[in-house]
Amino acid sequence: MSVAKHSGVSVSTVSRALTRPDRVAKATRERVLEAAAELGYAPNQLARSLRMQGSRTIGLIISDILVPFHSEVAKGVEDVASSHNYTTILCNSSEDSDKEKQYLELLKGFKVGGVILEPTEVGVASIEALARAGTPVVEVDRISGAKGVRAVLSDNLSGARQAAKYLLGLGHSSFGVVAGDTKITSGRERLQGFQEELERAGIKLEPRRIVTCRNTDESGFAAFLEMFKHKDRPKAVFVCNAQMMGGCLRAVRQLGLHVPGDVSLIGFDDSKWASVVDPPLTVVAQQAYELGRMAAQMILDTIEGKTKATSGVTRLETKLIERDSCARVTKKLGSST
Amino acid sequence: MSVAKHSGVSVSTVSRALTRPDRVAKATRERVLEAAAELGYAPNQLARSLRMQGSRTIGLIISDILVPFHSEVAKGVEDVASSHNYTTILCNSSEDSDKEKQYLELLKGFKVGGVILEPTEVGVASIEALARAGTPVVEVDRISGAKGVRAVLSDNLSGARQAAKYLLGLGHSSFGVVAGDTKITSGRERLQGFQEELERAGIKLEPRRIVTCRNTDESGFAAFLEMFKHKDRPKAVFVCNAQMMGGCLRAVRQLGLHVPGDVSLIGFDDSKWASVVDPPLTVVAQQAYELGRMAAQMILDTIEGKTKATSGVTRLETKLIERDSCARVTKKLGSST
DNA sequence: CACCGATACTCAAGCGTTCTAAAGATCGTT
DNA sequence: AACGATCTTTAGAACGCTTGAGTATCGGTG
Repeated sequence: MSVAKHSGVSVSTVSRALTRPDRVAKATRERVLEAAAELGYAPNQLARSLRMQGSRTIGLIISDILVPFHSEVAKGVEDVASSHNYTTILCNSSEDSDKEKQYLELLKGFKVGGVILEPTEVGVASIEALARAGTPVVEVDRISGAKGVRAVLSDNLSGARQAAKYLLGLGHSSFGVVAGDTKITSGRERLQGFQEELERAGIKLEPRRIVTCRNTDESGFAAFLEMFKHKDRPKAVFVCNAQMMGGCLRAVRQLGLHVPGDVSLIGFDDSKWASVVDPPLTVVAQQAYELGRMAAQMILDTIEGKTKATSGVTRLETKLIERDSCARVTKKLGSST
Repeated sequence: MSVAKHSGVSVSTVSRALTRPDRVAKATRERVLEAAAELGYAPNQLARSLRMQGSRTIGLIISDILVPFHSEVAKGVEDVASSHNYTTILCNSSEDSDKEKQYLELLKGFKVGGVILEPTEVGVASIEALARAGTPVVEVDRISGAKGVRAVLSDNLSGARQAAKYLLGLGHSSFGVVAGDTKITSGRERLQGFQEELERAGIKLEPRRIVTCRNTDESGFAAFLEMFKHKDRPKAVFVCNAQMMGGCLRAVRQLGLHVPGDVSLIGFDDSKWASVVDPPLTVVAQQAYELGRMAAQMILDTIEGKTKATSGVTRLETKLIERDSCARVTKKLGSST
């Protein structure tokens, strides 16, 4: 506005000088640019987006930004978005489907070009509504079951199988699993994969050897204690995410147990700390950053019309990182459970 | 729009029915609401904000979302923002002042109600410009030196002193510090506080006992190795943040050293993992979440006119959490350095 | 000299809201 | 029945930008 006055041209010319420099005479362009710089002018994105019917932003709803896995996903999204000159509006649903719904509404109002989210299962309706309204949506890390949206997540099933195979290979026969929240697909799949592989080896996991709980450090702590209060303790336990692993480690310590001497531990999710705790943890690692990157790439591709928004899920493979938290069990026949 | 037609009233009435329900007749209101629900209508926030000259959003620029400390700050901000029905636009500067400047520009264009950032020192000009343009700005965790902006951060000086006092109290006399990035105020202050307290006890830190480096796990690893390649090794080292601590722990392990037997370690920044590594780490804890909360509260208060945007810095106190990574040194006279 | 085609710029409409001023309803009073 | 007073609704402008259509300027050409 004032830039127009200041440089003695019309608003339209200012606009063009800024967005399509080649369509304006060099002299004028320079005058405008100079005036803009001098006044510290930044174009009003709201007006711009309103006019343009879209805003070069993508919405991202993360289930819990405090968990390194999720912030890594967020970083992946943010990186590719910003490299395409897109801005990411990050929202934190705290695993609460009401907040999720609310944010979905809000992002819709902001006319974001697409949304990436770690969905709750309860939110299906809102998610589908958004997708039906034409906004590209991709889910990360889990699947809500909503129709018409794509998803990119870890191959949890095979990851959990890897864990089971590894333990089996070490000669283990007595297992437990701290499963976390099985209302979330990722948790459910991990438990399922682990069980399946065990069953294939003829081992059936008893119910009390499976503890489901919230995906937190504290819950992991409690879950481990719960499982270990019985006399017949498992010799190897599969812990389905990194937060709970933290809690389990504390529980182990509190019980005065030794890893892997008394109990072998295998985790899901690597972290900087996993190699530095005592003992360094053997884990099934996910490609968190890559998950975010791919999701963002999908969104951008469909915004730019390169891809049709098919629905379908992409699974990224996991990798077992062997460290020192699992012991080889030597002969000693007679397995329990 | 279509809601208006669908319910047979004018747009103005729809608007009022939605924003000031009491100023519209009950029958009409219900008709409008119903139509809105039926059409899955979400008000266009862009148009709304354009008209209203502001957007009930606050911008947040985090220096590195992957670091738990920072994501905790972000969570703090997001929580209070969303509890006031504000949306947070989160940007990740990756400690890059160009990206920071770019995001600042963008947030300005979005007419955010305020911005919270972890500034780089290089960005002062842009930050001041924004503040001068009337946007409330508060810095977290560090200070850029920009005029007219407030800041809320840890009392690094006194925190570092606590660490020094504690070590001194255990009888230590041979120190090292992995200082991290001293181009950032927080790093500088921690180093300074530690040194000051030591000097007060008559101990001068030799230059080779102070290693500055980037604030990463890898740099911490390298820094520790660097410091320990000399024959006269310190018996106690102060590690200025949690990422570097991870690296140091790995270095310790690689050198085959034992903590705290061979060397005592004290960190800055607590983390879930600190109590679970071997040995549990003694650290100076910061109130990360609270930092974010306060910053957001300040912004909201000044937006809502409760506070004038004075400039000034708020320091939150740190707390020493004693665990088992620092040994008491028994008599044995003859200190080095 | 009139005409044409470039080239450089301005006009004005419109994006979807909110809000003020004013018009229309409704109702009680006289 | 007429008149305010009160409540409800509407028309229309404005927010700051983009963009297609229109105007001015100029050099070249028939």
